[in-house]
Amino acid sequence: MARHWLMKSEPDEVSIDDLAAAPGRHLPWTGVRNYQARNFMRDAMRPGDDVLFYHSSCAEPGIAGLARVSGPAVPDETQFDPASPYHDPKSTRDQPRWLQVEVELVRKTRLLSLREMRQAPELATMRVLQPGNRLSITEVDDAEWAAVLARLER
DNA sequence: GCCAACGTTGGC
DNA sequence: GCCAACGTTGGC
Repeated sequence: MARHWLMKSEPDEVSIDDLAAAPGRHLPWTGVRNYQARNFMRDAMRPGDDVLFYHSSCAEPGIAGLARVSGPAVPDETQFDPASPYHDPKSTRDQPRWLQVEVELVRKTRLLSLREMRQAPELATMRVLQPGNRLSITEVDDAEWAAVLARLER
């Protein structure tokens, strides 16, 4: 039984259209530099899990598409690259600190805006909507997943 | 650009 | 282990 997740991405870096345009419509999910989010990828995420692709830090934040985890957690290559903004000098190949998974597009959806999400009582329990939440990967339970899909049809 | 909330770092 | 200082996130 696949779990469900919400994953934030800044569309200036990787948007739902970037995912759609990628070869094979999949991309490595690099740049996670938060231990809680990393641990989700390492311990709980599995290929086949469902993903809500969320645009953050942009003019219209919200859910922009559906995706799927398509590869296991492996070391994030950007941590070893001194030229990358995600370079981590404290990380070594022997003991990599940061992980990535692969994410593939299922389909682009209409934008379910953060504003609409906040107004939807059936979505009120979503972790991403809790005050002060900044976590870039959050769990979505079965009821929340179904409620998001239903609302996307409106 | 502002700023509240949160996570990380590092001195002690 | 505490906690102040600092850096980051992300909506507005």
